[in-house]
Amino acid sequence: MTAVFDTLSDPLPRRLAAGLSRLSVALRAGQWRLAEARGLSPTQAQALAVIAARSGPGRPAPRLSEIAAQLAITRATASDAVSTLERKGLVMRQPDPRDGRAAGLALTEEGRTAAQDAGDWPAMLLDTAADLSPAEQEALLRLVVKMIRGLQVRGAIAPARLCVTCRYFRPYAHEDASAPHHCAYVDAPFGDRHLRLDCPEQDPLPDAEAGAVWTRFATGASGAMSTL
Amino acid sequence: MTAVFDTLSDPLPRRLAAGLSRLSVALRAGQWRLAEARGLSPTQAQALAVIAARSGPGRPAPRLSEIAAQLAITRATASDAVSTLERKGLVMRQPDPRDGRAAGLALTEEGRTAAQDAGDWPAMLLDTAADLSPAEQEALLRLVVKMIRGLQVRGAIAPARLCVTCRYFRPYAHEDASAPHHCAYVDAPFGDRHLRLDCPEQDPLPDAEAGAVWTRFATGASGAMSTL
DNA sequence: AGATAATATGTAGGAGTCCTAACTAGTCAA
DNA sequence: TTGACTAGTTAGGACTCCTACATATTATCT
Repeated sequence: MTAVFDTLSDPLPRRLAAGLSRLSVALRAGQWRLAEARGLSPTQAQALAVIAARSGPGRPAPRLSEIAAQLAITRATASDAVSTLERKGLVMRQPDPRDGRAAGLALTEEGRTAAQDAGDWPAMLLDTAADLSPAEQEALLRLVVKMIRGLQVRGAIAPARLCVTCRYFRPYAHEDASAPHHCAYVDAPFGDRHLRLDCPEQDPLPDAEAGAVWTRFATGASGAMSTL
Repeated sequence: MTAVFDTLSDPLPRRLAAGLSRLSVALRAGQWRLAEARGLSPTQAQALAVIAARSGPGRPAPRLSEIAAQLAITRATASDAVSTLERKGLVMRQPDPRDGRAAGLALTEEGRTAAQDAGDWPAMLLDTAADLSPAEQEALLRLVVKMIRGLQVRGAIAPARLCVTCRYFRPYAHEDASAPHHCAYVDAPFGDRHLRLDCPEQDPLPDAEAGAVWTRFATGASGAMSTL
C-alpha cells in the first residue's frame, strides 16, 4: 500500500489524541471568552449545567460528589465552585432529608435562567459542526459516543447517561436504515443522529448485560455512511 | 422519517459540542494526572510540546507569541509558563539576532527528554482510540481535521500546520482509494489516515487558493467508509 | 449499645492558570 | 526623529486544582 507514509507518520491513535486536544484547546478558550460575558468561570458554568441537567421535579437533588465526578475534579474543587455559585445567588444548598451529611443542590430562579445560557456553546464551535454534512455530523456523533463509552469503561470519566448503555436501548431493531434503533422508554425508533449523551430517562444496564448490547451496536453495519 | 426524535432532541451540533466537551473534560483530567508524575502542569507540558515541535536545525527558534497563539492563551500566561520551564531548567531564552525584542525559545538537553514524555497522551485515551476499527479511526481523523480547519477559518484557533491547507497537498490525485491524495513535498501518495495535524514541512497556501483545494478535499467521495 | 469504619462534605494552604492593565524596549515608517 | 506598532514582562486578582486534614453522619460489627 503506501509504505512511505505508513512508516513515516505518528500512529493514528496518537494523532487522534493530538487532534482532540486541539479541539479541546479551542473549547476551553471559547469558554473563557463566554465566561466573561456571563460572570461565570468555565468550571462554574459547567457545574451549573450539570446541576440543571440533573434537577427536576420528583428527582432527588444532585449532590456535590456527583458534580465532582461529572467534571472529573476533586470534591474540594467542586466545593469551591459551588460555594462561589451560592455566593452569586444561583444555587442553594439544602440539607438532604435522607442523609444528614449530604448537601442537595438546587437552582434558584436566577440560577435556572443562568443555566440556560450556560448550555450555550461558543457560536464558532456550533457553526463549525453545522458546516459538516448531516451524514458527517451523524458519523461524528457516533464516533464521539464510542470514545465516551470507551473512556467510561476504562474509568477515565464518570458514567454518562448514554443511550448505548441504557436498559431501554434496542440496537438495530428495525430495518429502516435511517432509524434502526429503538427506544423502549418512549417506544419509538431512532437513528445514530439521535443518540443522546445525557438523557434524563437513562437507566443504566448492569455491566453483565451491557457488553452484549454494546457489541451489537458497535459492530452493526450502518448503510448511511456513503457520502462522507 | 422519525418525527418523534427529530423534534424531541437537541440539535445535532449542540450534542456534538456537548460530546466533544466531555472528551475535553477527560483529556484535562488525564493531563493533570500525568502532570504530577512529570512535575509539569498541563499548560507547561503543552508549551514544551509546542516548542519541541517547532524547534529544529535550520529553523528559527520559536517565539513566545507563537506558544501563546497555539495554546490560545494570552502572552502573559505563556510568559508565566515559560518562566517556570526556564526555572526548571528545561527551556532557555535566547536573544533573537534579528529582533532585539524577541526571545527565541530553545530546549535544554533535559528539556528535549522531557518533551518526549510530554507528547504522551493518557494511555486510556490512546487505548480507547485504538479500540476503534481502522476505518473508524480514519473517519474520525478526517472529521477532526474538518473541525480544526473550520475553527481555524473562523479565527477560533491559530493556524495549524495541516496537510489540507498546505501548498504541497493534492487532494484526490490518485485512483487508489486507500491513498488518493498526494504530497508534492515528499512526492508520495497518501490517504486520509495519514493526514497530519502539525507537519513541520507544511507551507500554508494563501487564502485565495486554499478555498478551492479545500472544497476538492471536503467534497471528494471516499470509498472506504462502508464498514462503520 | 458502643466502637469502628466508611462516607459526604468542608477548610486550609500552595502551585498553577488565566485574565486585564500598565510598562519597557525594540522596530518601522513617514 | 517622532509616533505608531510589536514582543515581551510584571503586577494584581479571580479561579482551578491538588493534597492533607477536620467534622459530622451513617453503616457495620461485636
